[in-house]
Amino acid sequence: MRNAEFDREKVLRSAMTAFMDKGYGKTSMQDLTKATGLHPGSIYCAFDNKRGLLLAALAQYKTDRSAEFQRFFSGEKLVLVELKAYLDNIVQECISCEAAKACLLTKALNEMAQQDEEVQKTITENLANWQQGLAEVLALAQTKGELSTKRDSQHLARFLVMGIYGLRTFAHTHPKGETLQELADQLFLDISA
Amino acid sequence: MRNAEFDREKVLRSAMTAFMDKGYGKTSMQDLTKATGLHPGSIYCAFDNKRGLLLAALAQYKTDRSAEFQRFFSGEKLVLVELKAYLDNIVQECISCEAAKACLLTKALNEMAQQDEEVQKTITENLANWQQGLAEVLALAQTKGELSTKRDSQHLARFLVMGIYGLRTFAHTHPKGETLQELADQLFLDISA
DNA sequence: CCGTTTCTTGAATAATCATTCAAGTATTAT
DNA sequence: ATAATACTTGAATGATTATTCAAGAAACGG
Repeated sequence: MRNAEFDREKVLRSAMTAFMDKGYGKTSMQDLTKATGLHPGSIYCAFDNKRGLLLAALAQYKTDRSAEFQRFFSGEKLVLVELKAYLDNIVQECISCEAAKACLLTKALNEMAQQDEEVQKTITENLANWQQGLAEVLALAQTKGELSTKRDSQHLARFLVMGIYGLRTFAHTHPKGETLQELADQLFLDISA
Repeated sequence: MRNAEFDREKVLRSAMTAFMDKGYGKTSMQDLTKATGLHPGSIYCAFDNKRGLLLAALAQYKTDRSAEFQRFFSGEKLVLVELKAYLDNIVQECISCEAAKACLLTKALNEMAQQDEEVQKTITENLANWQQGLAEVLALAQTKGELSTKRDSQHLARFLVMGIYGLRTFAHTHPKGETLQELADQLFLDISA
């Protein structure tokens, strides 16, 4: 008889950045009420509990990242050109001192590994989904003749994912962008050469 | 007039694994008393507080890892053979389901980024030190003629470090060893080729 | 316009946490 | 042996935490 007053997407996005800022454990309910503008009761009504809010935020993160992926790999340019732009964008993400220096998935994965099975499963599925997306992009590049077929696209995708994980961790110790860009360029070379 | 009754190294090593198990934030003082066998008062007497225990554990970790590094790069074999063994050992570390799936440095780095300046600084210095060690090893390989001098040893070391970071994160989602070994092999190839 | 349903509010609750401290115990120097 | 000195013990403390719930406010159906 009455609709919720808050914008679910906005709430989830602010929860996302709050979780990325401090990590799940150190983000207090008070932090979350401040970040989302929601009162404790509303959060518990809408998402069950803090953990439910994290799961909902992870789902929203997946949606947002998938949309971004589609934008980068629209098929308008050469696949390898699109991939280069995608990597450069990740470097920019790492450089910008915005709260969310890390990706929510890897941040939560590092924190929750072997502690919460359902969260771990959700994250692992999302990451596997992303990796598969990259594998398909690379396979497309191979059928288009942009990329050698000597190495399996799944293998290349795994190596790419590993490199991006590493790049994000590296960024924590090296705020300067130059080095990160150099590493991303090297990674791109090793994939495409 | 009386010496401490506990073995400092043993205490720090058990604290290390406790922190790696649950992360710093979720490791309670109760967990630490259980892990170390020390009572709260003793911990506070010896290390000031929980944070002090972490800093001491990080120092011990650095000592232990440096010793391990020296063991792997003793100069008895070809540098590249030693490097390969070093990487294979990391893969084994990731596979073994022991508590410490991650390295304490990267685990703490992910958790504490931009929250505790001194901890962050300590970790960053340790990681930089490790990277420098690898750079020197690679430079030695170059002077010995085992490795092309086309790429700068510092550059190669950064890429290697990035790869190892990524490998560790990747391990969280892929407990199976086969894939990890394949990735490590590829990383070795990209460095040495 | 009224009654019912649903959402919102925020103070109260209960648990957990890091930390302290005073009493107890062992060791050493004399 | 004894006093002085240090280390150990673990219950008490106070702060912080996630969570609940009863009262209040808003929206809709009739």
